[in-house]
Amino acid sequence: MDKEKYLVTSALPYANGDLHLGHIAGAYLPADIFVRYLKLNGKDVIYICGTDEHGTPVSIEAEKEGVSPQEIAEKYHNIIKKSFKGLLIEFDNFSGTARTLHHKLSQKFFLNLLKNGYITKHTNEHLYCPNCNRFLPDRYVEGICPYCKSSGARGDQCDICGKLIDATKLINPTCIICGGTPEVRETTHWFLDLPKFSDRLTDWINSRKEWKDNVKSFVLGWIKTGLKERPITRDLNWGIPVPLKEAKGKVLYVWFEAPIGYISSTIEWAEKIGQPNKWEHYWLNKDTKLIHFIGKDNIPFHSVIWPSMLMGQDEQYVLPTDIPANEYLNLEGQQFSTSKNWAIWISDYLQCFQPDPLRYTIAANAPENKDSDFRWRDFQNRNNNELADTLGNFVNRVLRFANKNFGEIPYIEKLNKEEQKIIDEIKHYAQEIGNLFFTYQVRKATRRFMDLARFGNQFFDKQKPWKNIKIDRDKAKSTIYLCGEIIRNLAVIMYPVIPQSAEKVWNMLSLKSSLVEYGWDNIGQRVGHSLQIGKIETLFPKIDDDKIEKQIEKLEKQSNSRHKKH
RNA sequence: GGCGAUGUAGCUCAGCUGGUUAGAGCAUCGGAAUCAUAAUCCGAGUGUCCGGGGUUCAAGUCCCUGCAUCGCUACCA
Repeated sequence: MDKEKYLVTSALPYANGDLHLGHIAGAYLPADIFVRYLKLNGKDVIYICGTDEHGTPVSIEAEKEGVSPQEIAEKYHNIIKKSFKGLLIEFDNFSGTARTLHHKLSQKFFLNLLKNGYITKHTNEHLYCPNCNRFLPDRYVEGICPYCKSSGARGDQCDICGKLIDATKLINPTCIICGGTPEVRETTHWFLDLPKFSDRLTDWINSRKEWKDNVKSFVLGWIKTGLKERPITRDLNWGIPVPLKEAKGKVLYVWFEAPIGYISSTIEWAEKIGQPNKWEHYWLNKDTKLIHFIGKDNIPFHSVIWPSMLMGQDEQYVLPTDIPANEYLNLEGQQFSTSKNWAIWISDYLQCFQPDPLRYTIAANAPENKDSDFRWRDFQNRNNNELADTLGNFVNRVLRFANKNFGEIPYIEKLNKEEQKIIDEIKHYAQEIGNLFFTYQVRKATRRFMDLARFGNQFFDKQKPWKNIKIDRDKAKSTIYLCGEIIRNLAVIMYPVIPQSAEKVWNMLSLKSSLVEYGWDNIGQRVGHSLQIGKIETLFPKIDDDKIEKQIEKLEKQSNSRHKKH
């Protein structure tokens, strides 16, 4: 029988800017940790993503810079890819929605839905800017609020009175892009007939036992209040053409085609590894665990619209098994904002720091059940007090002591009861932490492996090997052996969260197999021989106040100037 | 307006189906230790669990209400 298959995705980042910490905390780091854990367990798992490259913002950005949308998409695709690489977020495939393969598949999705009676056609009024030569998305229009008469209201909502607005009702509308005056024009669009899926969706969601309560209740509420038909096409030239003769100049709306990118990226992966049909083993297999990591803003799309799209196909696609939606990470108490440039950009971060301290800080305080806060001071504290002082120093003190007194980490064949307890304790930690990883409880898992490092320090202190080395060498020897075992196993346990440091530890112990090959199941197995100690390097250099203050200043400065970096 | 979330030690956060003296890490104070990235370990204190009602033998935990902060409200993606 085939191994259980896992197909893990993270929301496709939009290709009009770099990523910031908020993105990472919501959809990418938790997924990467989950995938790394599964891979340690030898599971059949692939991790799929790519950039979302179509739509108005990319097309406007291109005009601004005087290049083609394709070039903008490629530019940010590469920037984003680099950021992921720098943070050690490793996909099995990272594609892009502007690729031919994706276009074809998306068109097929559309045609299937149409053929199966899930798509309707309506003509409505929209604002059109004759100067820009394009229909304007609601948020690209500004004017006077028809309700409270204040100026500066956007086409979707008035920030002053908070009322939702029909863009065509705005008084004195202006185009945000060129400042011109838009006019009302009729246009025809195709709609996904969501109400037709209501019952199937409700049944399906009710059967999803593993979903988080907040996700489930939110979605059921959404369906209960009544689904509406939803437009899935746009008047735009940058996108996937609607595959109908009568739809000239119209493209599929990005939110319709973007999730299809999960599939096209998987197909691309299959082709790359020379097994072009292998994607079907995942997508057309009802036993596949399909897991979408997303931010909370994305819940309706992944739990209602996307499953509907899948249900409406001819093929029997697997439906999402779980949708671990995370809340938001705030920055120094305020919400991340691209437009206000209140953000820490990954490429900026990577110029100053290693990936692991960030991964650790975010993981230890991940916005799993509610919004959480990233603060530079907290980052510094976590690096200095926890990673460096507790974990790093434990590794360091043990290896140096071992090196000096034994020239290696010794091995002890026979353990007494007390000593065996240490090994058992390691196993207990691994079991608990493994369960936490498997159920996406990253923050608890992270805190618990730090507890294991504390446990190591406590054991070391209690045993006092620096004293015993003079009066009871065997006792010191067994202490160091056991501390070595804690370190060796801790490396495996912490690998999903801080892979770079885990590998460093692994290498310092001169182990033959790779860490990932060794795997989770072997945790608590005794090493069986002494270990040579490689070059002892500092795992986590301290981050001094200066460096942190600079970051805080920089944040204030960039947000005051309000210039978007990218 | 509608829907929802949150409000617990100086800070960041845990507290499941109500039940012993309300927890962790950091910060603070005291002590021990000196193998180690002046790192570690032990001990201590601290809280009208947002306010006000109510249910109950018993509420941080349930109900009502008020206040505060925040998010979503489906053509930004």
